[in-house]
Amino acid sequence: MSEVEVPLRDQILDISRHMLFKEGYRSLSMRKIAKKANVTATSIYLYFENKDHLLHTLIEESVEDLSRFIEDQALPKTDNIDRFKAIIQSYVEFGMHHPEKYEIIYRVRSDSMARYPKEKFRKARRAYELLVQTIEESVEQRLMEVDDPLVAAYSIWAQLHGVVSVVLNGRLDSRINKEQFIEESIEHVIQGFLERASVS
Amino acid sequence: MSEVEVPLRDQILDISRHMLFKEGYRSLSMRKIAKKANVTATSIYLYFENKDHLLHTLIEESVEDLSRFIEDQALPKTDNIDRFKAIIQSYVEFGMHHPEKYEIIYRVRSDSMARYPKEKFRKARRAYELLVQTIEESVEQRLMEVDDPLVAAYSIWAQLHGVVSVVLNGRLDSRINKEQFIEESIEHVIQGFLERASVS
DNA sequence: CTGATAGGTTAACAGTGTTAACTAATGCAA
DNA sequence: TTGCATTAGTTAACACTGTTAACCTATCAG
Repeated sequence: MSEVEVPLRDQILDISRHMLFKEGYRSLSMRKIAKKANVTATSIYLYFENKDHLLHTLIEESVEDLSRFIEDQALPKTDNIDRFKAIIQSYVEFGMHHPEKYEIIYRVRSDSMARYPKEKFRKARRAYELLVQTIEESVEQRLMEVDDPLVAAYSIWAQLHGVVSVVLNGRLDSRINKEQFIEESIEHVIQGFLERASVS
Repeated sequence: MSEVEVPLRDQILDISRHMLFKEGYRSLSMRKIAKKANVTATSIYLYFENKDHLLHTLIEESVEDLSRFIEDQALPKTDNIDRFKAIIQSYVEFGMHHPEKYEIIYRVRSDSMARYPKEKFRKARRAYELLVQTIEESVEQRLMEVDDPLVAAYSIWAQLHGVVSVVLNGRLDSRINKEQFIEESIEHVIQGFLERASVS
């Protein structure tokens, strides 16, 4: 029937990712996924412990993509402030360019979060650690003033998430231009952490 | 059986609000709500069109509470910068002190959002309009520098939501102190919008 | 006394996640 | 070549879900 014989496990992930973004979390069911893969629902359990584990696999995938994307954009920058800006910029950019992956991370998570082992997220936190380190160095160079780089980094993460999710969820005021909103939000978030002297 | 004969509709709302916060959205079912109210599931449909409408009623309730809370804190302030800070402070405070209501607004919404008529949210946007107005006046007084008050207000909303939700969802890094995170986040958000001169 | 209405009920449908038990095919060892 | 174990799937069932249609029953107005 199939030509290249793509493994069922991968098929399930692809179908789920696609259905999740197209039809939303609520209408995602094991039976529907199975039907699209020309298989019975129970077959999914051969590859995933349950529905949550299937979703968690998708989440980890996306978190890894997000981390890598940010690293690719930020690591080339040698100047700390440039890198700081690049991290922020690329976080938002990822959300805008890969909404299906971003949504999997944050929207699905809030639902299947309860059963999700927190430690698992630590592993794919490279982008966060990079931000912490960048802030630390910037503070040493007196380019930034923050009480605690760890806190500052997490605060930025949270603020950016708020900005991105408001856009992706279509909750933006209809009078507001999306691009303008993003651009100005990024600017203000950055400005909230920089010394006046370093603002370009 | 009951003493004061509280109306079933109100009972359903109370039970739902409570269950929603205690056990999460996923395990909230019409039958469970009904059982707690000593009634059959179908009775709920006498007062609410369906599960979504029941949730939407809860959402509107909470949005109204949030708006009123912010107004109560901010309107007494006559100085625009004080009012600006009060709005931001009280938004976060509401989230921290009434997590069950805050979560209803933002967590439940993303799930039953699809069927939620957008216009309905306009009606309870008083707090947002207040923020816009406060920013406008602050800009006129040269206390703030923003390109567009409408955009700035929405950006602040989004940033604050990110901050609050990260805490409520228990996603905060375990090494980070909650109060410190909130306090510093508020400071940075404010700092992102104020002229250097006006920072206390 | 009749009839409508308010405020419920029961039974059922179609769909959900998940489990236990089964089957069919493949590959390997004797 | 026979026999066994493993792999990859199946079917049937359980206990749940939201929702609908049809029914009941107490209350109250005319």
